[in-house]
Amino acid sequence: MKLHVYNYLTRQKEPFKPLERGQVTMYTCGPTVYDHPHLGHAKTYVAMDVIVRYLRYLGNQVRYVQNITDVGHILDTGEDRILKGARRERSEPMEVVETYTRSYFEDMDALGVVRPNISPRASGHIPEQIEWIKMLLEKGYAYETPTGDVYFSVEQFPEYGKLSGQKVEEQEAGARVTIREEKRHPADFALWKRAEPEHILRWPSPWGWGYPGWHIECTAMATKYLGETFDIHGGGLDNIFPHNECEIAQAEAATGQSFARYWLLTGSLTVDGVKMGKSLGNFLTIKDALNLYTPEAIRFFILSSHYRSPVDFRRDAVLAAERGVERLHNTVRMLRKRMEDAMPSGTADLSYIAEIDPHRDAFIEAMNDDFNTPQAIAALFDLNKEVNSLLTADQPLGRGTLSAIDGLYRDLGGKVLGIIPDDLTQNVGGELVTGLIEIILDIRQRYRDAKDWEEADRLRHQLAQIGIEVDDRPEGPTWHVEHRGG
RNA sequence: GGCGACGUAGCCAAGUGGUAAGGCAGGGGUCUGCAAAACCCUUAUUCGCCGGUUCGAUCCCGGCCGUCGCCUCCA
Repeated sequence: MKLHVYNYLTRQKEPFKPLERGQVTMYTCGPTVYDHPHLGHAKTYVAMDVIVRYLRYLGNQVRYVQNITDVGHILDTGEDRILKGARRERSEPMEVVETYTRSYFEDMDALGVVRPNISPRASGHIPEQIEWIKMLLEKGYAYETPTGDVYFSVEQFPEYGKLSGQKVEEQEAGARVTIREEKRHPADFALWKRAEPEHILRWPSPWGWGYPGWHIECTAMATKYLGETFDIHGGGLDNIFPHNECEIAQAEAATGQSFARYWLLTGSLTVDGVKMGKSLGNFLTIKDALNLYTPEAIRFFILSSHYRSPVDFRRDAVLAAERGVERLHNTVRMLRKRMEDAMPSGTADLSYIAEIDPHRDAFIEAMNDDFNTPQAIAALFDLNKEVNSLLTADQPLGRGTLSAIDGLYRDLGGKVLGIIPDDLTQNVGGELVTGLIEIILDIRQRYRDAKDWEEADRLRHQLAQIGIEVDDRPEGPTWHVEHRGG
């Protein structure tokens, strides 16, 4: 089966065909940089990362754009998130933005999330956003209030709600929408807000000094870099309304063209069964999580449920994921060690290579079905079991076989899922530490040769206490650093 | 009140109209000086509950119960 994706726009799985064969244009809503990124970001962006990685694995050239929201994200109090952050930290708004943008990339890098091709900042695209607002005003989809704000008129765009299934009439019944006098309809949303001089984040516009609304930035930046119509719009399901809906309304009202063709949205993340929130005391930043678990464990944990499903971040579940990913690493470590002194390739290699091919097929089959990573991981474990048997069996293995298997791990576990690093050797602490450990293991080996098990075990325990696990293998001892949730 | 998702073994989690992948944990065994790793065997007559459609439903339809998300800032 060719790649099929679940499109939120049509609420069904569809064959994925980019506008241009072999070229995929993709946009994902990025973070508002007013604080350190949290686990919710990790879930969404790791999931999107694997989608991008897989599309590339299939041979597509993917242009992946993800914005940085550094202005315009207005709270219902009418306050800008960034300004609020600046007040909290008693710093400049752009200082806040800089700090947390760096923090964001730092965490994404640590999680192995491949950087977007373009990370456009909202504040760097004010003229573009003004152009969009002008266009919407000209076409009658927006109106200016006497107070100098500009709103999008949802009543002028009958398709408003087509993505989320929300209907503006029903919204009114909820009565939870803040009623603003100047709005014609309660669901109308801001395109431009007037700002007084004391508001630092403000720009001149045809409607006076002010700043753009939250939704217009995504419309402006996505279309600027990807075209009026592009292939994939990704993001978290929790932004489907109103944010994604507003993006569509703005774009399609102004251009008359369809905006994103496929909407791929990720399920939300909860912590211990409930939504994460600072007030609930279960707010976990990615930095917190990285102190407790390995990046691969976090990725594996996220990818062990389907991207559209919600995921509950629980300690025991993440630890189980850590054990699982360690199992894969053990095999790959053994495999790579074995490669070092393997025999040259021979004809016997061919039969083994044929044996592992079905695992790649199973993996691709799973991923082609709307990026079914849990099933793809299962395929990886099936492979793993077979490889373990092969490695522990008492038979010579040629370099051809071993490197073919290693190539499979590098492709599927490395390039696509990002849970098996290309380099699993532990060069923590550099050559000095590595050298010291080798010396200690050498000493221990002498005790072992002398059958002084007590001393040998004592050294092993002492090393274990500082996180260095020593495994005695028939071919000699190996060691690696344990990173178990602390 | 509106929109939506989910409920599968102790835990996490795929899945199919014809009686259930994978991982973690547990039990038994092999290997090993021991440990670890690895391998073999084993752990759901059953997929929230009640009806319906069907020769047959965990998967389709209806109802109920429960959990969660969005509608207000969130990825």
